[in-house]
Amino acid sequence: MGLRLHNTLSGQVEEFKPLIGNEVRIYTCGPTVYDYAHIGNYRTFIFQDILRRYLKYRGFRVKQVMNLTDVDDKTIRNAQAAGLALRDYTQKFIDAFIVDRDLLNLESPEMMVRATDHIPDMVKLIETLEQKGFAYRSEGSIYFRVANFKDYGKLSKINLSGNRPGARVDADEYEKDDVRDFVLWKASKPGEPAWEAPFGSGRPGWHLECSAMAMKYLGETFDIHSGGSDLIFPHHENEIAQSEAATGKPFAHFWLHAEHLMVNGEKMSKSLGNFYTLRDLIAQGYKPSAIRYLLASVPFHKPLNFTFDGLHQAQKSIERLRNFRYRITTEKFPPGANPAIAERAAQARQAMEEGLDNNLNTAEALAAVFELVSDGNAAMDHSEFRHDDRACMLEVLDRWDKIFAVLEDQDFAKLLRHGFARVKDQAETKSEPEMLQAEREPLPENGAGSLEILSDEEIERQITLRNAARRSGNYAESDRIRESLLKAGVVLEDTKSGTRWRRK
RNA sequence: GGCGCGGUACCCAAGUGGUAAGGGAGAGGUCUGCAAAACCUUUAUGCGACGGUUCGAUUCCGUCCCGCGCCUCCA
Repeated sequence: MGLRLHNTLSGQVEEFKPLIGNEVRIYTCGPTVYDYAHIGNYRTFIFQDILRRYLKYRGFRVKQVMNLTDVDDKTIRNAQAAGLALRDYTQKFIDAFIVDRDLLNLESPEMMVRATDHIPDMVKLIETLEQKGFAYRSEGSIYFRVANFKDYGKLSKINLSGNRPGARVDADEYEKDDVRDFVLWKASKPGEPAWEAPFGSGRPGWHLECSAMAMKYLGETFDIHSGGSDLIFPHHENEIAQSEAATGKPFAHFWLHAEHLMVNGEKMSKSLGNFYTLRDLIAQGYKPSAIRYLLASVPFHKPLNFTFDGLHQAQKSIERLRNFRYRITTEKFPPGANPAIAERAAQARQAMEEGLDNNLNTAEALAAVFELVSDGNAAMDHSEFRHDDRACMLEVLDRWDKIFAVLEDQDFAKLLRHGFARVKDQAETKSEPEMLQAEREPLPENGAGSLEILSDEEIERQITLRNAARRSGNYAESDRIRESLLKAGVVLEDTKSGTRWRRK
């Protein structure tokens, strides 16, 4: 069996096949760039990353388009508050988004497109909808007439016919013929950004950009559309209505939705104020790879409760995997090969692929690799491991990491590169109060330098000093050095082949 | 109220009509100058509750309870 995915449209897990040849065309809803994205947002983006990585792993060519919503009420409001032009304001958060993506090892989609770069495409779409009788004008704005689209509600299974008692209603309701109708084009308001169009100046409605850009780059019908589950209604429902009304063809074949990241049993969101940005967690000393691991470890169709305990657990889990890989690459083994090891590795690979085939069940894929780690370590401890067995083990780890992308410790290099950390050349011992003080300092907006890490050279120097102390039997001094390095985030391990160090 | 996602050990979390993966944490042991890493042993007669089907259910069916999300901007 091949890859199976849960399709919101059918409510079922379905066998996935591209519509045309070997290419998978994916449209993924990206962020609204009015502020830094929070890690709940990144849960969805990590899910999308795992999806594209696994499709590639399975031999498909992937064309992924991600939108950047750079015009809406919030971007306009915040840009005005900041005294910046809309485009300059949103650019800052687009830049931050790209840095965050790099820190989280998110592959770049083939295209990232801004809504405001596609106004003419949206205008054209509105004109088509008007011609086909799906749109009407009201007080300078244009609305989509839901009553004329018979399939409305097929994605969300929501029946909005008529007014429902108690339902909260849009502030613009009085302008609409029907509460279900949604805006395609908003009449310009004084002081707000506006674009000229044949039907008057204004700005596009939220849903329109996705329909226009998806169809422009992926065609009228494409393979996969995805986003967070909160987008099912109304966003994706309205995209379907607009697009299919305009073309008369199915829009996306598969609709994939990630469940939310929770905090204390509630959805993480800006409006509840219970959110953490990636930068918040980095400032507290957490590694992007641990965050990626945590957010990837629970299958996307289940809610995931975020806790710091969970983050610690993720960090420890990664260390176990990295230690295993380190051991296998550095330890000396007797020549030859043990056929049982190759067989075991093949088994693990199969289990991992079966897990991911099963609606991207990352937990299963994780279990597969951890079982291999246990068996591999045991084989090494029991002297059953041979030199030539390394290759097949490493191959499985590499394959696994093509999807999970956490084995390589790139955290510090990336934090340095993006200015979140700076190198410290002296292992000075700070007093406890000073350290606490340092931790409380908020990260500067650009993230510059609130984290300090020891240089490799300084670490090596300390290790040399410590080993001299050990040789002379001065274990008090030796332990003191080890302890001080640990406080600086560096773990020392004395092995047969010498002292190994790694950053915690 | 409608639609949807969940309820599995101390925490996180898979899974199956045939008797509970994996990670973290804890306990004991091996190794180590001591650690760390790793290994060995150990931690759910139990999978929200109650009925039903079945030789057998955590897994299927029914009813119910609980948490959360969407129905309004939202990943």
